[in-house]
Amino acid sequence: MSSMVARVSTGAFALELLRSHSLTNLARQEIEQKIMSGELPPGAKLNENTLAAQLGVSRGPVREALRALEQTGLVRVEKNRGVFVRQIPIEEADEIYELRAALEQMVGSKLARTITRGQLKELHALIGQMDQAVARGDLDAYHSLNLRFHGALVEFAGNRKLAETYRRLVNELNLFRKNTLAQDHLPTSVREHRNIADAIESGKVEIAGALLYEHVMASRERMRIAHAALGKASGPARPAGERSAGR
Amino acid sequence: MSSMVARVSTGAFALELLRSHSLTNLARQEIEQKIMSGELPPGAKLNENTLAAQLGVSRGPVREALRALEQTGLVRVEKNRGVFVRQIPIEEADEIYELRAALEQMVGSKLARTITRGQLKELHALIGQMDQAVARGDLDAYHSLNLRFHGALVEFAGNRKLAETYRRLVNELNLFRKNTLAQDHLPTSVREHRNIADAIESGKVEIAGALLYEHVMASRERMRIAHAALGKASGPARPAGERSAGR
DNA sequence: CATCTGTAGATTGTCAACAATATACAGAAA
DNA sequence: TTTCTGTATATTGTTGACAATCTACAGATG
Repeated sequence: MSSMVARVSTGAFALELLRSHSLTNLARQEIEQKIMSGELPPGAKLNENTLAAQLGVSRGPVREALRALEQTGLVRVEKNRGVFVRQIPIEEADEIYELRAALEQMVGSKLARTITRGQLKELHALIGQMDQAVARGDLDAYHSLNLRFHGALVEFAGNRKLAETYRRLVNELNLFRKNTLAQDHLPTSVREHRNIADAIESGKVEIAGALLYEHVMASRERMRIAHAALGKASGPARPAGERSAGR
Repeated sequence: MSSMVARVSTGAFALELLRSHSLTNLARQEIEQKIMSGELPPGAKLNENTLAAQLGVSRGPVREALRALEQTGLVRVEKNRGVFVRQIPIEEADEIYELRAALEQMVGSKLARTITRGQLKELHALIGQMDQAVARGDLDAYHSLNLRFHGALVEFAGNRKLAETYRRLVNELNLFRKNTLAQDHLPTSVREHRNIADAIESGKVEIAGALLYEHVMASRERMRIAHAALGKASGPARPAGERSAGR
């Protein structure tokens, strides 16, 4: 009996996989992963033949995937020239931060009204782990936890459209981060997270929203500073396969 | 001499056209237009062969365009079944309105600080036209002016990412509106627009943001009421080519 | 030497054919 | 009649080939 349940369950699972896993979707996920992991850095050219060969498919699905990724802001398509991983200019990163701040303000206000004990527990757990990561000086772990913290907030807000929009923006910011290697100032960031969680917990609608807004905008400020510092040091080295942006 | 300038100028124009106008882009624009105009109503099935024939191209570019449109939220792709114009359920429209309210709040606050006299003039001109449309009882004209008013606000805010996000959300809301045929209560809406413009003009940052937030949320309320009323009357008639949404 | 021109190779854009899947419908069985 | 089953048809998924365009580079020209 239990084996039958298992069989049915895996069968349904496999069916679900087949339902959405066209080669186009496979290619999209795979290419997105390559970009997010940094294997394909900003400015890199995406060769259709190479990608198709790597995935073991023809160019059709790859091209469809690339057109989809263009809409998500991860790549840029130049007719007859090719597809490139987008390089987010500082001005655009600025805009994205500002937009993201507005979204998180909404999230803070909403959560101050609706958050549950279980959700609060998750937030505090993440903050605790961040403390440890800071103590260890583990930047990567902190960055990952930071993403999870904000991601959890957005998720808890219970608005899927908001979550999807937020995800898209964060993806683009991630691209920018790879460009500049900018890093936050951690201890400050952790303290702000605690204040945010506290404001949400005590139901302070306006404060929670304002704190999240300010947190994101402060993060933008730190990004700007790090960017300016690195910009002077390394100069505008441009990856191969990239043409002048002047157009 | 002037004819040469003209020739060069039109030449550059034609070149610019050719640069972006791959058949894929052409197909995307054309299909999007068909959806927005209502020629392809929500729930309608998009046949690849038919579209390709109408546009005089092969299925390849059409498929790429459809994959792009999927990411913008205008269509839904079901593997091996086809592509359908999305039907936005009321719950999703709710979410979009809430998100849009947050964005417009940001717009209001920003504009209260940055708006120029010329921009204010444009806004007042639009409001004046709305008055006339209401006096004539011209619903279509009013709706169009309403879109332009909010579009102008968003544009004036000077954040391209915000503008792009906003455009996407409004497109989806437009899809929902076609579903329900819901209409705003005009006189109330006009008064709110005037209050918003005044708050922006007098530089009241918080008030302008709050008014725009409330305006959008009130608009959502009116939408809900109209939707509920129509829902009872007409029943859930489902367009042809559509399968049960239960999955 | 610098710049231009033309050609060879690589890459993208587009198409048409084939394979895999879903849909519609006729006929059988209860 | 209703329901099931099998088959014909239509539609989507995928591929490989060809055309159009761009890039790199060698040789010509000043």
